[in-house]
Amino acid sequence: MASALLKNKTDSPALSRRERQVMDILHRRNGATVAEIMGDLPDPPTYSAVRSVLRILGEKALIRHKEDGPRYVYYPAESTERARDDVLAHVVRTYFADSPEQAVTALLRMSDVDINDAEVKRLRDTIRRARQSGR
Amino acid sequence: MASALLKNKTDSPALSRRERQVMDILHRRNGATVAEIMGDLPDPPTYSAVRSVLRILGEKALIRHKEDGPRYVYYPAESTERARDDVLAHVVRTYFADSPEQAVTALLRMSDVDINDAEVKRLRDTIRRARQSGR
DNA sequence: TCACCCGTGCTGAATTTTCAACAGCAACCC
DNA sequence: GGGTTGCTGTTGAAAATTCAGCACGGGTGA
Repeated sequence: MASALLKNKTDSPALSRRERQVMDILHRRNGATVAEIMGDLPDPPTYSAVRSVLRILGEKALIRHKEDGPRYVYYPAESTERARDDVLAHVVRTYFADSPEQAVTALLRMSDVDINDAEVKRLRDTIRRARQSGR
Repeated sequence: MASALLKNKTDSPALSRRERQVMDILHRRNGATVAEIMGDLPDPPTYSAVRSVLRILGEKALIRHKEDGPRYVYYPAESTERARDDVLAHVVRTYFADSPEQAVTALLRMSDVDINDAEVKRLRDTIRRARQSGR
């Protein structure tokens, strides 16, 4: 127990550069074919190269695929929701000194803040609810 | 102009696994010695291995170093503030369908939300100010 | 049916990344 | 002073990653 506090290392197998790029694409597109992945990849390698990375990701059980007619569509094995939590935790810890508030502020400042009063109110409610529900 | 919209690829040279790990450590600790980096690295390699990565990062002009007495302290070349924007943009784009609001909500829900009314007010002000100042 | 096209599975090699050993230099302690 | 310790700089090799070529199979249309 309490391993979450101690084991901040070796949590994830630490993906390689291409592996992470592919996972990102799968999350962003919410599933993609090899051709789509290849198209989104920075200076795209050949079809075979992409498939190699996919095979490795499959062996690591990080992706799965469905057959869509003749071709495969690949998806992250982990739900995007869970991945969100992981990546946000990492970003907050790494770039915002473990301060989610700072991260929120930066997000709002950064985005083209077309957020309106209703949105703000919704935020307040979200916060209220979260606080009341125990944590 | 408008290149930010088009060139979402090939923006960053795409660091290798170790390179990114080291950069993250430098941001999180706001500068670090080789020994500190080595200590924070998942299954830490030897001193020499760490220094190799640092040399490469130096050649890519991604870090700089100051002499602190006998040893070097390494820093990210880019300010953490700017890096924050980059990484947030990437995360929002990749995991939150370009919706900063969703990201904010996830952040608040995820964190042990001990944010108080004053903080909320400050958020509102931040938003107001941002909106008034043109963007 | 048969040729063709499209997509996958696999194998082996080139490139990149990661690493450890060695040499040099300055500071420190006995 | 002489030895030791701690750090950096560099080189070369091991390991991992990235990649391309080739073979197989299934579907499609002439």
